[in-house]
Amino acid sequence: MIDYRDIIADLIFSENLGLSRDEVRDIIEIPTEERMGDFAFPCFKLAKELRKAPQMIAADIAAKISDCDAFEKVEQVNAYVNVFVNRSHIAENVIEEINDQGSTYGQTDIGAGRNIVVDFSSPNIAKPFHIGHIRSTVIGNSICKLYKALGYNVIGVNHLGDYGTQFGKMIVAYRKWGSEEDLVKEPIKTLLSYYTKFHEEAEKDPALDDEAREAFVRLEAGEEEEVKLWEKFREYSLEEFNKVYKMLGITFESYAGESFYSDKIPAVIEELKSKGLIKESQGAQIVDLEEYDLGAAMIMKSDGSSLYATRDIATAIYRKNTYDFVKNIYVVASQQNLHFKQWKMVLKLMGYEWEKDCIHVPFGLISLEDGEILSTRKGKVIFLEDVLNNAVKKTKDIMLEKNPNIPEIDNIAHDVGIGAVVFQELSNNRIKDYVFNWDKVLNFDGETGPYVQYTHARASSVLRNASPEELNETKTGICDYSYLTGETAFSLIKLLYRVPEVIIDASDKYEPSVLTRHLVDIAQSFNKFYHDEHILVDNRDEKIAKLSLVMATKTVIANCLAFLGINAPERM
RNA sequence: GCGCCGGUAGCUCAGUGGAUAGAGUGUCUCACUCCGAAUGAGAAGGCCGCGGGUUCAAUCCCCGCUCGGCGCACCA
Repeated sequence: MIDYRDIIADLIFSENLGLSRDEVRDIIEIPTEERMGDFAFPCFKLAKELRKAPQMIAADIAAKISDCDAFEKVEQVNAYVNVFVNRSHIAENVIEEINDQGSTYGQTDIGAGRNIVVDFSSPNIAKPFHIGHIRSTVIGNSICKLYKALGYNVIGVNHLGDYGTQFGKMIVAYRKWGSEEDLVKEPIKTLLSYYTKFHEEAEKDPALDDEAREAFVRLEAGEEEEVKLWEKFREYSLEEFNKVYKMLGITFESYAGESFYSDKIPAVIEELKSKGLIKESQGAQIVDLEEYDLGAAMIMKSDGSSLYATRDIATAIYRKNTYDFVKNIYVVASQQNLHFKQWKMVLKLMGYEWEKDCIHVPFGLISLEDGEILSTRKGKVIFLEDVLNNAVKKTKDIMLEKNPNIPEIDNIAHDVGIGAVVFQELSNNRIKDYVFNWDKVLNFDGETGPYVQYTHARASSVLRNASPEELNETKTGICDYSYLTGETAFSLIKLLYRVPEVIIDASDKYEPSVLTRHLVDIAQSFNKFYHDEHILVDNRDEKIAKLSLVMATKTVIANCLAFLGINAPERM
């Protein structure tokens, strides 16, 4: 793909103004308004270097670089050099490249041959898959897709929460109040009711907590009865989780959860001891991180059982040995910021320099409208499956109203309904907290997934209205791109042009919303183009040129939605 | 108390050390005999939390304060 920044940077650099070529390239910006050009080079920094008025430098540069056939014109406005690209030139380069590459447009191979581990979703066994899990699941999935687009070999890991004191609680509750019959009928809801009941009872009778801890110690020691119950909980839960993953179209390369690492913990504790990092405190084993202002990392409880931190250390070492990752990414709530800081510091103290490649990708909290926090303990949950099903149902209702005779209506309603929920989740910066709201999650107007999908379906529809010969002609790339130099076509082409850099930016920041936002811009721009200019005109050359842009837009929208984990139906 | 994160239009949120801070939504208008109105156009709406500082230039960087969220040893 042609790179206008490179062209401009090379030209300015060749003037020997005392900045490196990369420095020059970094200064190049996209102006806030189109009338100020497509790229701009502010000369304030040079003014300092050259001890000369920035306006004069800008005028100088503008005069010297204007003679390039990629540019329409280059002008100086105050301290800025404003570059206007040649509209036919960019149209030809961008559209031909997209229509040539098709479904691979946006992908690169900069990560080829390197492994990245992404730890995401990771629900707790025996607990419902609720709305709180959507963030890690959907953000993590998109991060996987983005890094795959960059050519990395991505290992998506569902680090199931299938171990810990909570299972002691489940075991105790099941023994006291459980029934096999209920469990078979409605596994998760039944398990949840035990869990809730346990916490109610434990309020009155703290001895239950001791009993639970004891049950977990027995589980960890491999006692048959406890292990059998635990296996039962795990199996039923996974079945239920897989229903949701199937709806979302999400798969994992590994399901190695916390229990997978239980036999690797003693070695970690030995290692910590031999490296002199561990010490006893109030009966428990800790790594003292006071000197780094990180408190103490608890490694082993006073009853000898392991903790989250210990298992995460074992996990990281195992992943490094198994996958030799260049990045080991954890998509986990921001509530665990301190835990991850402690964990990284312990790895560092253990002498693992690859600790720097371990990255916590945090996200904000979802709360409920009454101000409450989602709480499995209190039974305050919104099931993710219910949210998805409601979105699909609402989509189908809308379709029956607008487009009742559409074939495969259920499949499309599924893609659009699920897409709406996923798109919204990926719309805002992940660090922000938000309040769950049914009206909002089921709103399909404005900057939403259905809006982008609608735009794709609309582009598809236009292409269906063209003849096969015409579509073939757009693929030859031989057409008169001067028909695509109007304001709206040009704006759209510039947005399509920037997609590869947006994908890299989103990946670098572990922030799918960067791409989501850009996709909305593309959809808005296309819809403006659609309204402003008639596409299927009588003039054949003009029609072919416009169809080639419609085709390119459709391809880009479909590709970008795929990086977000969303399907792009041809009709809706 | 200490630490981390957030505060931008009525609401939900983008945004960048630089040129007049942008969308969506809501309100009020307008546009379907015309390629899909889940659309487009227009109006209205802003001490970018407050106070200092750095800088040629700060909504953005630094310090203090304030409001909100989260975290701070036997949960994960």
